[in-house]
Amino acid sequence: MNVTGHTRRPASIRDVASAAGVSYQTVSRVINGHPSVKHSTRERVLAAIDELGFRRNATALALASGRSRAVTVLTANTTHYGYASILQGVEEAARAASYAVGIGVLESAEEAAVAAEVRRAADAGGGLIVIAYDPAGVGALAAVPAELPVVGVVETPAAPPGGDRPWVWTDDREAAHAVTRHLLSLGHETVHYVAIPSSTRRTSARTTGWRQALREAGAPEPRPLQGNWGPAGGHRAGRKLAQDPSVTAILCGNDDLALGVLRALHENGRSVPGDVSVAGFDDAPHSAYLTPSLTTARLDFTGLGRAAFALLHGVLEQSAPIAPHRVSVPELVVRESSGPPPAHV
Amino acid sequence: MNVTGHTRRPASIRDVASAAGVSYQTVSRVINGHPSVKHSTRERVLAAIDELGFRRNATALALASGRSRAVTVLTANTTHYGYASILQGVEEAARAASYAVGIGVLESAEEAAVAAEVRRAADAGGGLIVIAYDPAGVGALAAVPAELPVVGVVETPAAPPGGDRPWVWTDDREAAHAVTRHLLSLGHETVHYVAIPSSTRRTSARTTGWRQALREAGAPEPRPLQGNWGPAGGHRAGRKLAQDPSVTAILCGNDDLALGVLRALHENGRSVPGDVSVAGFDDAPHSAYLTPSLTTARLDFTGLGRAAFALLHGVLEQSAPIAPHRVSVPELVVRESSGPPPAHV
DNA sequence: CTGAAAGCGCTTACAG
DNA sequence: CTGAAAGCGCTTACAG
Repeated sequence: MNVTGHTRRPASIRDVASAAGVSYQTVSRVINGHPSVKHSTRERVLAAIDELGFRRNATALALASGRSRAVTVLTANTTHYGYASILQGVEEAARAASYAVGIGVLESAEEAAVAAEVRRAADAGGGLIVIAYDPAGVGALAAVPAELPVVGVVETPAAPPGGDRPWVWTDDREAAHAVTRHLLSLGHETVHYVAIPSSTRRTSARTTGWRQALREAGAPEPRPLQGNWGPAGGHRAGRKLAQDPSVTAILCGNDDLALGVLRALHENGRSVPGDVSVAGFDDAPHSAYLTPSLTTARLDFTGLGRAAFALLHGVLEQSAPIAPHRVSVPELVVRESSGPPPAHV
Repeated sequence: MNVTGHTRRPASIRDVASAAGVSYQTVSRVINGHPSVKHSTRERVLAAIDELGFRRNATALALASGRSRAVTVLTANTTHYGYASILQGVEEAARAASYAVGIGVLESAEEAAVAAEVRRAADAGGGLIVIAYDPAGVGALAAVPAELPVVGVVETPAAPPGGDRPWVWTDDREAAHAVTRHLLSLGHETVHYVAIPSSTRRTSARTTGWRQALREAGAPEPRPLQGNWGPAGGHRAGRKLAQDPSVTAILCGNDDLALGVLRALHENGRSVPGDVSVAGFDDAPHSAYLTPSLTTARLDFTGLGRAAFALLHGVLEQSAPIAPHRVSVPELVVRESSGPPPAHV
């Protein structure tokens, strides 16, 4: 708001300049913290900025400087707990750094659709963070042109990620391994697995960690069941598993799947953990309040989002290159849904 | 990608112009669908665009035209089901209209912090959608300068919203009324209420609908309990209610609160719905899979988000002014958690 | 320490 | 139907 009460057009650096009695380049120097400005003129410019309520036009800044203090998160989903939490972490870190954050949703994994979304995200300017936990995300990460700054949030890579692009991950392979070991240590002969959709045609990191734990224990390796993302998928898989009396322990690719499995077991008269132990993945907010409360692996998704932004920020501000890295080690959370197998098995 | 394989600088309209042998204004006309361009030159320009992989620079477009095909969603939260779903709805509609979508999180309801976030959102250019379900959101909506295009996603307004700004809402007052009536019709003497934080100092629309139903039935009006947003708040409130044997029906401000209440009742040995009926609000994805599955009011949050964008789009494109309106009527979903009161009460 | 010029990639009148 | 000019609000060298 200026003195005359006119709020039509926001104040520009020229308005500030004339109010302060300097040229607009000097205003530019002040707002950019350039050192070579006389103290007294700086004070006058600052006063004018304050009086006119001047805010530097981000669009003009982006066009003139070629940099844009913006990040776009590309994701297949915004409502699932893990995805939403990563987005939250990115937003927190971006806000702290005065970056704008945009989102783009990959509604389909179809190549042309993914490419179109990547182009849209690129049009926004700034950097990209791609959540590559599913085929659409993996496709998007691959479709990002080489010259664009991008950070991938990925599953635990099978091998140390090569390439030149920064990636972050939590060690969900290790987490799956730990939860499976927990269940085996309770005395279960083996652990069945209801999988989330894998990010590629190959098996996911969670599946790998689960299988590895079984092998180390010399336990039989049942075929993983495909479960989708939500409780409905878990419910379908759970119905099948509930039919099989030899099933005494089930690991689920996420807590939503586990919820569906719990429900299916209940409907089929199998008690948890009396007859069957169930464990999930993620430690979603509701998991501690279910009955029975859910044993799970807690993943630090917001920390992952913050780390992804930090990495991207480093790339954009041309600081020292930062290597891909594991952000955190998941934590096993043992609750009511896991226990020893029934005696009669 | 251009023919020579140089991908350094993206093609500009000048590059396209020289490739097509026309002036860059003609290119501008073609990409803006201006009618007065000879068919043959349009074809040549289009071919050049295709060949050079030209994409119009959104930043330059915004600066030159003063319009920016962008919307920023301002919200206190991105992970709760309702909020995340509204965001999803906005994104869907925005994507369909080729708008970029940004998000800004209101981490605090403190006035200066809210004002700063609103300024940041305004800096992004384009329009604003403010989710005003809580004090931070309500404060943000109020802090948006008059000249900025904005749509509020609000609770059911007490009176037909005056003012000049478009608002959308689902009728959660009516929904609370319906769920309360449902519980009373089962024979409960009254219905207790665990509230979500109200958007203002006054009571929320949900509280109002609940109270109205009790009055119409001549039922006693217990004091609402404050529950926060998540299951932890519901759990605290539920522990108190579980102590009171006269409590036979509990309505919760959302499904997460209901989850915490269910857990507290279980821990205190009160069965649902045998001893106590519980109902929620929202129909979150997990609610159908809880044991007992949750009676609730289904709200169309993604539809709300889409409607908010449609309204904003209308404002930005200067079409006919669109009045604030109710987007949809919530639907009562009766599941296992509600039933008649125990006979002995 | 400060000012005048050119330019970022577009659009919007203004000519012809 | 098409081209030349001015300008959106800044930054980035270039002068002095």
